[in-house]
Amino acid sequence: MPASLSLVHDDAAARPPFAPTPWTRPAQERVSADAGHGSAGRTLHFSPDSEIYADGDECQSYYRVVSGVVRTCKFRSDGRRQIDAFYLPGEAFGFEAGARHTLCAEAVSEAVVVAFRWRGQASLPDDARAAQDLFAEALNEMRRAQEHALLLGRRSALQKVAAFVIDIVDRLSARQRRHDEDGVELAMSRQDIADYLGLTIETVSRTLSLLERDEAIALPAARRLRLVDRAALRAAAA
Amino acid sequence: MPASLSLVHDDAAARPPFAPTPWTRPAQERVSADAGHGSAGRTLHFSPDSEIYADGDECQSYYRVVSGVVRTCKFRSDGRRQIDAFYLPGEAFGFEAGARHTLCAEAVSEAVVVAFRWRGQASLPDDARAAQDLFAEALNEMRRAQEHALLLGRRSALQKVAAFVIDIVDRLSARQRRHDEDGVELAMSRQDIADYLGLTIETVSRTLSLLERDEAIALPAARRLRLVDRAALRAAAA
DNA sequence: CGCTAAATTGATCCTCGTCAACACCCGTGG
DNA sequence: CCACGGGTGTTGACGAGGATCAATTTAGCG
Repeated sequence: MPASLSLVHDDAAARPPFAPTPWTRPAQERVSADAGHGSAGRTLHFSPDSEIYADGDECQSYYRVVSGVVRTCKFRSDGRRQIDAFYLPGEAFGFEAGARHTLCAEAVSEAVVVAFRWRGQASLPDDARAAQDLFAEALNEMRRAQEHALLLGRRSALQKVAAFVIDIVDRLSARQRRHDEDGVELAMSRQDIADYLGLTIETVSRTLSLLERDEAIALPAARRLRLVDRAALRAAAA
Repeated sequence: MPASLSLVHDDAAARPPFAPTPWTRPAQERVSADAGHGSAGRTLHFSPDSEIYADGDECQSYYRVVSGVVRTCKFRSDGRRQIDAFYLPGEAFGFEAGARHTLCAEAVSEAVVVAFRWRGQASLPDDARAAQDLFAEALNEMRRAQEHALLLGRRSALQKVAAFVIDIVDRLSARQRRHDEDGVELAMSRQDIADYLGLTIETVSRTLSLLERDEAIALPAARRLRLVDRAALRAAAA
């Protein structure tokens, strides 16, 4: 098959214009793709804040993160952003119940993802094994979304942040070399965290500082996080 | 096959004791089941507030609501409850990514549901058609949970309540006779709504009163709701 | 009818959002 | 080497929105 196609979405420039937002829209995506390895999927590279697909785009693939971090989010008419999920290496995203995406996906950091052809519409692959995997991923996504909803409902800023810290550190440290000493590297900004938790950057920052004062965590650098007292954190997450 | 089995969960009495909560635990479930029609699934009857399955129970089935309303929820250690979803006639629930339920399901009103044998663990039925349907339902659930999370993140009480009203009225009026005159019948209490939206009953009540004063809705009775000005509601939901 | 739970309404408090100032980190260029 | 500048993060002061506490009113049901 031909190698250097303009893959996945070259219509990114033709977005419906959004209401005036405080958000500087991310730089255009750079999809320098190689041909991928046969039936396995195509490898795509994205620079920070570039768009993988947009809200409203037709579903053409689902994706798996190879390296870096990806976020899915929604932009609201008042210019606010809400982040639905962060995806770390090994995790899959891009499923939809319908034919079009209902969220947009962006690279948080420099990211490499593999795209697997999938036409959406709840279609299952013919291959039984692949169908099985896709179903498992969808159920996983479902659970993740449910837990996120429960996290956002009636919980204090402290509980939200503590729960987020536990979750992200566990998921990151499973993959990351060099933790325990300086902790893990957070790819996302305070704004990303705030938009994920339904808080403001100020509250996120304050709460992280509070957790550091209480010696539940350490912040060797703004985006480096070490878990000091897991029990205290769990208590804070209630 | 034998008709009057004690179906689906007769171990309901042997729950792990919960921390002292302001919640009067619901009356024990009444699973007066008939045999169901062959391979289609078993029909189960539940009285208001009775438990369909508990958080932690092994997955044995997924379910479809025939009549009445079902809620899935989580009880927190401080005695607070969070509702993940309401299920109306025609809607399916009870999927899990693992072998055990991570939420509990309860009847909101008198309810009839059909249980379909399913062992959880992301297993797909052999039958291709059934597998297809199950996958579609799972993706649907995923979308619902995502939308719920977005609803709970950084939105005002007014926006939450207005969005809830639109959603529930649309879903109910599709199925319910006798609307437009008195509006639709809400099966859920203010507490249910509050626990779904991450608000208090007082705020829900106040906000509904406000919407009524603004003539966006009418409340002929506490649990009867008529949509008067959809445009105003949509504007309130932002 | 009278009892009880559910819903509404009011008064007060507190968390978190908002606005603002400042510190920090890194580039670039003098 | 330091000056500058912009983006990012931190911290403080203040106010608004919703939680909490409390008192009625209404509805449901024996």
